[in-house]
Amino acid sequence: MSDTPKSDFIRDIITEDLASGKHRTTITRFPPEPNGYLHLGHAKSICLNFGIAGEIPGAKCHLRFDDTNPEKEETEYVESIKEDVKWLGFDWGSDLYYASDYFEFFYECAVHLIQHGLAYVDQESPEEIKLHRGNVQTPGTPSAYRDRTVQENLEMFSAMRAGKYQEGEAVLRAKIDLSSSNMNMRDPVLYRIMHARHHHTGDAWCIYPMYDFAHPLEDALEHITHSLCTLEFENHRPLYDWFIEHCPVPSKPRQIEFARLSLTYTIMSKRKLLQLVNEGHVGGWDDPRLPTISGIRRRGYPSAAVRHFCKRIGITKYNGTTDVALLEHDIRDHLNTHAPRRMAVLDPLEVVIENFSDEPTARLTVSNHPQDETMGERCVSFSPRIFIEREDFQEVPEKKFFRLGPERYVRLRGGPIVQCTGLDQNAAGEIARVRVRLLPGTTGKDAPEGVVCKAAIHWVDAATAADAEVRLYDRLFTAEDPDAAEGGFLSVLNPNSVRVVTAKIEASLLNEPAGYVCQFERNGYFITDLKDHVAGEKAVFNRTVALKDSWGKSR
RNA sequence: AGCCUCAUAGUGUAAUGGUAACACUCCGGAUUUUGAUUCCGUCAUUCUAGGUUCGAGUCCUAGUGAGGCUACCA
Repeated sequence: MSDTPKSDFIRDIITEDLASGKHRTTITRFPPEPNGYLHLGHAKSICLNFGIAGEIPGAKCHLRFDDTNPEKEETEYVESIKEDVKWLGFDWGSDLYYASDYFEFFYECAVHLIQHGLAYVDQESPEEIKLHRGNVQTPGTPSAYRDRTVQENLEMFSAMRAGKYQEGEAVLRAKIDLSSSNMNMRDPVLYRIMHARHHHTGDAWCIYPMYDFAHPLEDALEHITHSLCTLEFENHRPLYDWFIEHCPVPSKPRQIEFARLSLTYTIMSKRKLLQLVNEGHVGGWDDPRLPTISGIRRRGYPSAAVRHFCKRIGITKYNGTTDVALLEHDIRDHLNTHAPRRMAVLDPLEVVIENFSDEPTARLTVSNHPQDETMGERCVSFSPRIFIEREDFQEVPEKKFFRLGPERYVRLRGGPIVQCTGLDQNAAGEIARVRVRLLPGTTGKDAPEGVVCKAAIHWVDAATAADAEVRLYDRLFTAEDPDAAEGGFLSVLNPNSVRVVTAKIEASLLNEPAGYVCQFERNGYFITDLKDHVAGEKAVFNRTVALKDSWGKSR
């Protein structure tokens, strides 16, 4: 995986600004509103902003909580966001800020605008304001309060702050252009009244600034050079620039927009994720089926792979949908080289080795990784009774099936070749047990002359195998674009998105710490669940991503 | 409808105005003590139509298609 920074149109602009001397350094920012958990879409923005800061000497990236709406924001979200940014591998150092710490500055800027005749207190109702704003075809009409005197506006705005009005009775509006083709310029609201407790400022304020007003001021105050945001803010940029121009700010940041991430089979809308959580369709914000950072972390996605993915999809203004296969490839690619191999059987079929006494050793040395010898080896116990995967045996082998069947030979991974000598059925006529004989001396050796052995299967020793709960997670949604589903995205929830099985695993895995990721050979990548794992008692595994052909293809 | 933005393989991205490249997916093949990995191979008249130019994916115009905006959310 190359870590060479990939250029994009934003990095090009930054490079130019540095070369031309417009800026001596570069400061970006990641400004989430703490009203939910971060998801992969945020990861793209985090990798962009912090990534740029890491590539340029002296540059940095601020983490700023854009907390200007007390009704939606909670401290729980603040903490989860910090944790998620850290997990993604980024460090804001001492540059942690809250927009709510700037409330006094925003207020001063508002007063400044009023004094220059560029803002007024409007006492129209929300409905009246909406009506008088007009629409894309017809210009707006002035509010009856648009031409108050500066003095009157100053007094009323002060009264707003002092709590003399109820919610909805008055707002502060910028006086810009009611006939602009850009609706954002039709006298946008700057301040609204909210008698609500703020997670960070408590009851200090009852008027709160709107995003459009606050954001450029926050950026300017922090000397952000490049304010990167998503495409839907494109036609807010003239307003952003208007505030920068008309307020007493210490610097002039530039807003640049890029396309947000959307993935196939994935819901990325915070509102919808919140609904999935609130209505109990998933176990919480960190449910492994969710594209939240905490969800994919719990699912075992390595953060390095997520970073690589973000780099690979690039930054453009094109509004496309990325195939989730690109993400899954990066996860597999990283795990393939980093995850040690272990054996486990998800659907056990008992195998009895009839001539076991011919095998001199009851312990086998097995490599932890087929390509990376630095990962070492481990001992696995071996006894006359083992389990293999039920699907690794076919009584009547189909075409191109190379594993076990009557009379057939197959290698036990890391061990000897065995030949099927018979099978026992239960009362229902199902295969209950397979009998084999092993070929002595074939451990670590090629098949003897005349023995056709084209496959190696995984297995666990019945004498020492432990039971573990394994949750197999599939996609949460069946439709490629859940957002476009008829009947809403909930109508395409996959009822089989989680399956729980009790698997037979190598006993040593029981003691691995939570968060341990390994590959169950031929079964995909597994993580000991970060939340439900109890060391030494019951190992709870999640399946991260499938190995390509054994699982991924069939979906 | 008005304004803004975007348009390169199935998907995501590259390409100082000069041979359209990379990755993923799919499909085929080779190797393999994981049907994994690894390796090789197939897949595009750069949305359309004009124009500028010796030369256009790139610049201009129009059209088409997609996204955004008409919150006291961000």
